[in-house]
Amino acid sequence: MVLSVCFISTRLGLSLLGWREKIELFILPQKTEENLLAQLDRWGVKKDSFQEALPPFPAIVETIQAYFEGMRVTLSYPLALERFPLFTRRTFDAVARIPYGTTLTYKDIAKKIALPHASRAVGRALGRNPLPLFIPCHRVVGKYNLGGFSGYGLRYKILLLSLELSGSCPHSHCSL
DNA sequence: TGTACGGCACCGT
DNA sequence: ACGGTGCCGTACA
Repeated sequence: MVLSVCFISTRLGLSLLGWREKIELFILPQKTEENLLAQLDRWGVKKDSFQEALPPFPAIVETIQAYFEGMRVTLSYPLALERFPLFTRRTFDAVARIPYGTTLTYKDIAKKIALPHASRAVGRALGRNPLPLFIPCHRVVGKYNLGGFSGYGLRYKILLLSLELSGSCPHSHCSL
């Protein structure tokens, strides 16, 4: 079964939602279609392995758009995470509970899943998160610094955090 | 005292 | 072996 996708135009650019039964992939907004395709490639999605379709849930597109307008929205939708190992799922689960506009450290997450010394493994797991926003890994920071966001670049993490904190994105025209 | 940096332990994939 | 880390010791000011 091919991946169904829909493109979503947001204030920060073009993003993409991918699903089969449940939501599998979300690409953060990109300024150009070319960049979006590059991100798709990063997740191993080839050109002919997806088909465009109508959004899988009512209002999901509007909710995502509202997020990038600075609205305090909640994204609770069924996510396809079965393919991940248990530790990774537990990590995702703990991260999904972090409220909008707040942050926890990698260590905090490790403690929450009862493996207080696994903070580094938490970071590694989050590096594989295919569902930013739905699993808000940008809300997980290092104890002494912001930590990483290698897939989209640290600037993007800063952008999302400032969007949630101030309700606006100060440098949205130049931050990506 | 404060802080900046290096080294190493930790832990799942 | 490799990280989106944390912590402690040491070296300066």
